[in-house]
Amino acid sequence: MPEHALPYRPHNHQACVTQALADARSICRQANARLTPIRERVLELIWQSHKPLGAYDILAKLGSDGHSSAPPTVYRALDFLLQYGLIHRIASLNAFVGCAHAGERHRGTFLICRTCGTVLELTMPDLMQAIETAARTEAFQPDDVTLEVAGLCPQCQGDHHHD
Amino acid sequence: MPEHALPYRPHNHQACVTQALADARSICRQANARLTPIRERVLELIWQSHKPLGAYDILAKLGSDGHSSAPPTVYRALDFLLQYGLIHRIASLNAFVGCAHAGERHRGTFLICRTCGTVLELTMPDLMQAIETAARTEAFQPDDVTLEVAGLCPQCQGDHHHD
DNA sequence: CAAAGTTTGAAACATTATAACATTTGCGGA
DNA sequence: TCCGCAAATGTTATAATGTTTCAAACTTTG
Ligand SMILES: [Zn+2]
Ligand SMILES: [Zn+2]
Ligand SMILES: [Zn+2]
Ligand SMILES: [Zn+2]
Repeated sequence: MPEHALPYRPHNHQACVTQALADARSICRQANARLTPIRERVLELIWQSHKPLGAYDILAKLGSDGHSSAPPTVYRALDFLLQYGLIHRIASLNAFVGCAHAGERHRGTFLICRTCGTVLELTMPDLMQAIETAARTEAFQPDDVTLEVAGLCPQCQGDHHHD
Repeated sequence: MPEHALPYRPHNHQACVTQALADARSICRQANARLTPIRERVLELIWQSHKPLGAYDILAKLGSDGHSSAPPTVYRALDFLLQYGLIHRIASLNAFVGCAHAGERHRGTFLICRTCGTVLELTMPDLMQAIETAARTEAFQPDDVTLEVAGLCPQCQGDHHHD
């Protein structure tokens, strides 16, 4: 199995979180953008696992922090994190997941396990290029691509006792 | 411009609708599925244009038919039409559009104009194959692909006076 | 016709997202 | 330092999208 299929296997996930937060701080510093406590906390919550989190899940977790809030607080933090490429929105799930390639200019492809919910983000520049080329062939000017693949992750294949 | 980029240009759209309904009847007959009046009416409403329609838009149009209904009526009809491949759900818009290739086994790629809302459905078997192969390379078993490209359609490029 | 299965009706509810406006906070210039 | 602005957050309400549940009507089949 390729090395970057990490999320499916037991791994030191705290390292993912730490890395993501460090990257985020660095990216925001360079962009002169303010990674405020709320924004950082939302990012950290999203990174609690490799399963996308809904806005209201985040809201609930903020609540159990004691740090109670309303939906706009969360959506504003999410907008910020999206804007700086620190998270991705998974359109087919209405949920958000940490970007595994923050700082690299890229378009993500997401492999979404129907059983366990885990998402693996791939970058496939050649494929994305081919998609954009196909769009231009129709005289269409592409500016955003949503590419999400639903199915079964390696761990969940053959498991007939779903969790 | 390729011939199948029809939706962008003026065309005899009634022919699209008529064809879609005829195809639907034929497909349902063969599958021994019941294309009831409600289901057919919802399909017809979706085909009123090449712009995806939200479930509640459909509900409102059913209402102005006099034929008043509640959300489950619409969602049930949509589920049926999805099941038989007569429509597609556009995940990035939470909306539904008629399938331009009903009856052909395919996965659609959707070019969505941000300005006018028109959607063109392409089939790109080689690209889809490449995507699935990439997924399998990660030991992932794909069973559904969402591929949606947002941007500007040919008609809307250079238009700075949006409708 | 009677039984069983499918489709529709209807009411309530759940989830996801935004609008509008008030308040606070951070930051640069007088 | 302190004023003034812009950005960020708080607060309330509301909009938009989707589901659950149970009852009634209709279809199919024996
Ligand atoms: Zn991890
Ligand atoms: Zn990413
Ligand atoms: Zn048409
Ligand atoms: Zn199609």
